[in-house]
Amino acid sequence: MGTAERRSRERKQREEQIVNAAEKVFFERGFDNSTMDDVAGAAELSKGALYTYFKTKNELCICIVSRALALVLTGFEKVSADKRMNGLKMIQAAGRSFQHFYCTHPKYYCALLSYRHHRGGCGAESRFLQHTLEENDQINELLASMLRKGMADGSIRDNIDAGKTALTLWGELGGLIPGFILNGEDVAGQDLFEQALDLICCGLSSKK
Amino acid sequence: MGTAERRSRERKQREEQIVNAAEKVFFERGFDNSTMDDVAGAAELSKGALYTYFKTKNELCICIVSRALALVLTGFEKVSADKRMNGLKMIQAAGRSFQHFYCTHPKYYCALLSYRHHRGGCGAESRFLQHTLEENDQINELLASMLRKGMADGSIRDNIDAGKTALTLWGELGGLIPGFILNGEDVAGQDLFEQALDLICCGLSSKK
DNA sequence: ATTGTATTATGACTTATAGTCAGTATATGA
DNA sequence: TCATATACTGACTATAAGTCATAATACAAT
Repeated sequence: MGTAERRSRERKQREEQIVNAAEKVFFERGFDNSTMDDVAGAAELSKGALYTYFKTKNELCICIVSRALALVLTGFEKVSADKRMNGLKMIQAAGRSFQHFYCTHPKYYCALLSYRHHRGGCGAESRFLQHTLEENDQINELLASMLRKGMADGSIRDNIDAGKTALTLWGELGGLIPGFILNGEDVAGQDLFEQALDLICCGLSSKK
Repeated sequence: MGTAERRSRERKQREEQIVNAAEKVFFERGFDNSTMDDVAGAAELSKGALYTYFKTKNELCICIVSRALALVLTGFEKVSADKRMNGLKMIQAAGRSFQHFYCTHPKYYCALLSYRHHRGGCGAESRFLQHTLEENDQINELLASMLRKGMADGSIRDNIDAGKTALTLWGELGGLIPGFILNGEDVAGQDLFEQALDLICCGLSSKK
């Protein structure tokens, strides 16, 4: 009987609907200034109902982080699918894709930065957190595969460890923008990000 | 009369004593699990007294961030004072100094990462926040001066903008470790950080 | 010494909100 | 029609940040 399937589908829909509401509220007023009653109101549910689907307020945030990572991943996948580029060009394109993500979805980007904070207030066993971690792994794996491709096609020097360097790149990308913003620099309109990307690619390149 | 001076000195001492207490409490139980009553208890004061010196709980955290930045700055200054190194070596040494900071003061490092979050809950006019921002500027300026030195002595390629690249480096350094930790990698015992630093220096170097 | 003023400290109180839970409503299946 | 499971409600509890009237103390001037 398909009832169980329909029910689980509907449950998933409710979940999404709640995350949609949370996203709207959090993006509008900021996480700390939003209450679970606000979210419940936006989702047209009572507060108690939220807790049928999510254990804590932080878990809702982790779901938003998850969406942010999915966007980044999609961008990277598009880059990775383009057969015309060599490995180094791919890394460069991934960097640009990340910048584009930041420019078109600044709120998602901010959510990404708050990950650490929300993870803390969200049990380690949370399946939403698990999912987020998996997406992060996928991003690292995708970057690593680009690096390996570059090492194979000769565009990237072959004395690096693809896995470790992928971690490095992903960490660097995440840290760049906060550093810029902290100093009041305009990330979108400037060539700051472009320069940073140049520096990274120059470090990876097999040629000078 | 020196009474006013003594009073302001004593006020500063109280402030420090309170930040000491807050640091102890926050580092022990974590910021979110600590209460202002805990801090007051550790400082042997009443909760109300804390608010004579600090406007919010977040402001206390910003003070701890400030201490963390001061440690980083001191490390960078030591590197900068060593006349035997060329600019590129200095950048490399600064990176190692940062790693050393992380390894010897992991809690301060975490405080650094939480900066963004606490800044939000702390009025923009807070003098403690101002001080923190100044320290950050000094770090960027110091890195920029190392880059300029390297461009002058020929160790660093001269087609970069020292100011912008300093921002990039400082942002990258901050983002590296979270990226590593997120993936469950051991930062201290591995050559991960060393590799990342190599990548950066290779990007900066005038030679291949 | 005494008195007035300013500073610092107290802790009970107010307010806000995350999370709970006993009870209600609704859907499903026998 | 009834029994059970699931989804939902909103009043309630617990906790903690921040406030404020009051008290204590230090100081300077008379």
